[in-house]
Amino acid sequence: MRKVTMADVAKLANVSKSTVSQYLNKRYEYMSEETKRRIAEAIEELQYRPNVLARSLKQKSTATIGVIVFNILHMLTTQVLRAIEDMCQQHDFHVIVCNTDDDPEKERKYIDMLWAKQVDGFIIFPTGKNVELYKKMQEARLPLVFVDRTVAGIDADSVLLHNERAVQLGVQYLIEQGYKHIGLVAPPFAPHVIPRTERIEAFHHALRDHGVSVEKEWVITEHVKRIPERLEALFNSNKLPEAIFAINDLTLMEVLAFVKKHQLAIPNDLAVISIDDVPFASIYTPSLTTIAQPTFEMGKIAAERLFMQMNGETSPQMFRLAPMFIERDSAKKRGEKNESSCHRS
Amino acid sequence: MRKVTMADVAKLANVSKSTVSQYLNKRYEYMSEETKRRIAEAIEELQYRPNVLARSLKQKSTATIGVIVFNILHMLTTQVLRAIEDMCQQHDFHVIVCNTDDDPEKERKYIDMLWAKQVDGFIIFPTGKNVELYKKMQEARLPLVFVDRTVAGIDADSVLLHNERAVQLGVQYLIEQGYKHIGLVAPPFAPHVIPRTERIEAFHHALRDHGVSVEKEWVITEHVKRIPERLEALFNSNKLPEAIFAINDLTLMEVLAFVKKHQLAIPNDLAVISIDDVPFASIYTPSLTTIAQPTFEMGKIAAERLFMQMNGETSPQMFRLAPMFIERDSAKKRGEKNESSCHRS
DNA sequence: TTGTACGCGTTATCAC
DNA sequence: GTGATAACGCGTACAA
Repeated sequence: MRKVTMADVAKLANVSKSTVSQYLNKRYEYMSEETKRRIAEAIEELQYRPNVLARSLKQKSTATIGVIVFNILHMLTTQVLRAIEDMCQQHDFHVIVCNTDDDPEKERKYIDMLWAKQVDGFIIFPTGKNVELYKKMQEARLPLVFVDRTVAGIDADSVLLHNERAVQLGVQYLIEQGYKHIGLVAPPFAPHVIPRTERIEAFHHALRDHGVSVEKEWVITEHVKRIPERLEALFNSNKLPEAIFAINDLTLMEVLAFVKKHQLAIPNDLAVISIDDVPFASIYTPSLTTIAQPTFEMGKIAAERLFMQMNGETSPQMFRLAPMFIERDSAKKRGEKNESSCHRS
Repeated sequence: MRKVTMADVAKLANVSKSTVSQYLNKRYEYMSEETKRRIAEAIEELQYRPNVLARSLKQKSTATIGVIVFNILHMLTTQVLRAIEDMCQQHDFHVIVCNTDDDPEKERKYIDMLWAKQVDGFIIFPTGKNVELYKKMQEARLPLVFVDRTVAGIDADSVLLHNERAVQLGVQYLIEQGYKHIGLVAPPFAPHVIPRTERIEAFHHALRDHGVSVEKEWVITEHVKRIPERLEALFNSNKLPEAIFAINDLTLMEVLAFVKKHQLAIPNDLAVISIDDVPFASIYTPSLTTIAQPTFEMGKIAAERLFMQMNGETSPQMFRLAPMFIERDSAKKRGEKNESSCHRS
């Protein structure tokens, strides 16, 4: 059962390939009804499906983009991806998804392979370690948008959270609620990981701006697996801060595990606030005050910029999206009657 | 800056296209070192990248598969997808991801377009409403694996949770813990949605097998948005069951929201158990007893089967994967000292 | 060891 | 209105 091609259709309909091609591309203008009918019948009878590959070869467009992320399992990624896919669906584009696990080597390989596959553009959550390659992509005028992180030295469209503002919102709220002893929990400082760096630095600035000194012990920048021991140490020496700012969902989970282990009351024993609006924030007890990233908007903008790049010239632009502060109960004023808090003695 | 092709490389290296092709395909056997070197230099100098599209056209393989899911935002989907992508990465395959939102029309369109794009196979979370199309795919010997649901009348590889066993595990545990008044929370019954149907039916069977009668009021099969009012009604008439079985993560969230609203104590006021191991299960208070789906294994098997189909003949097979029971605190025996329970009066 | 010529399934350009 | 014919970029017999 060989694959049926345009030639087969043409033969059966007693016309030439070109006529069939015209028909498929709806260039009916000078086509007799009779011919149309015969072609339609032949297509139906042979169950003919045009081979998009051949068309792409000719037209130099695959209607496919590559999206390269660290890990599709992260909520941020999933949501951005969903928004991108929605946009692509509207344009009859397809999305190839790749996970790098933040490994530059995997990233390089994916970019190379997708490039070879002639994808029409890339949306990348960059590891930041393939600067030369990113440069080559730009030289080749390959549409490219960075999300979540930018890359120093590459002038490309980038869609990022306004990290500084996000931290400011959180710190300011804690201060307003009367907290002075505020800790931070984050993964290790790494210069090329923009969001992390920006958030850690913004935390220092924000405290200083409010006239609060930064207690070194309370700034935990550690691999996620080692965060528990750092928290334990503080607990054992009775030096817990009053409030903790978790810079993302992963670190938040560590904090909550710690809280549960010691049956601390939130917010009375420890106020908690985080960036990333985890799905259980509102059903957790107490409900969690969070600073949400506008993930769907990020994906939408990334896709829009990519399409703009594909349709001609646009100059690279940096988008800093506003975080959304979602007040719930986990960082309310201490001692305030907290309906949903839960303390056992 | 025209695209550089093999011909350009050949010219610069002073050899013919075929020699370059040989080189690229590592058929070095009869090639002089000198030639190799010249070709390598030319490739480097011109920044040549082979056009995989043209190759695919010739070789009838795109090294790309299509994965069509309801919604990438669901945890099940994301995890299965991650496993699939990992397998594909090992085989140098790429994954195109599509969201149908359970809309048959979108599904049809995606299948058509990806088919036209010559993908080498499909992994589908089927809406179940495109039976004729699935059949055509099989007739065309297009590799195809269903995940999460099967489709009646289509004899294809399918990877599903052993839903009946999952429900049995949960019900049996609840009974063992002394619960007799057990409710179910599920989306509306829909015949073609296999997991839902199987779980609801298995619930009835399991209760009967344990000599417990099924209280109609306690079996809530309702659109997620209407679940709250059903629960409210029970609460207001003081007819809550002792325990609730949530058949998936979405319904679990509704139950937990309800529990929070009325400040019920889990498990003393209401025991809770669910299928789908939500990420916060262990940090929630009390920690949640769940029945986990082996999502990564599901993805792995789906991909393996797809590759097997691509490599020749295999007969369609149904895989029923064992659920994993994860005992935590949310469905412990009533009155038992529950370290992590939390009750305020 | 290398080169020639053709095929893959389309589309675009002109003739007719 | 329709049909040849030449691309598109690569793989591959087969010839040299």
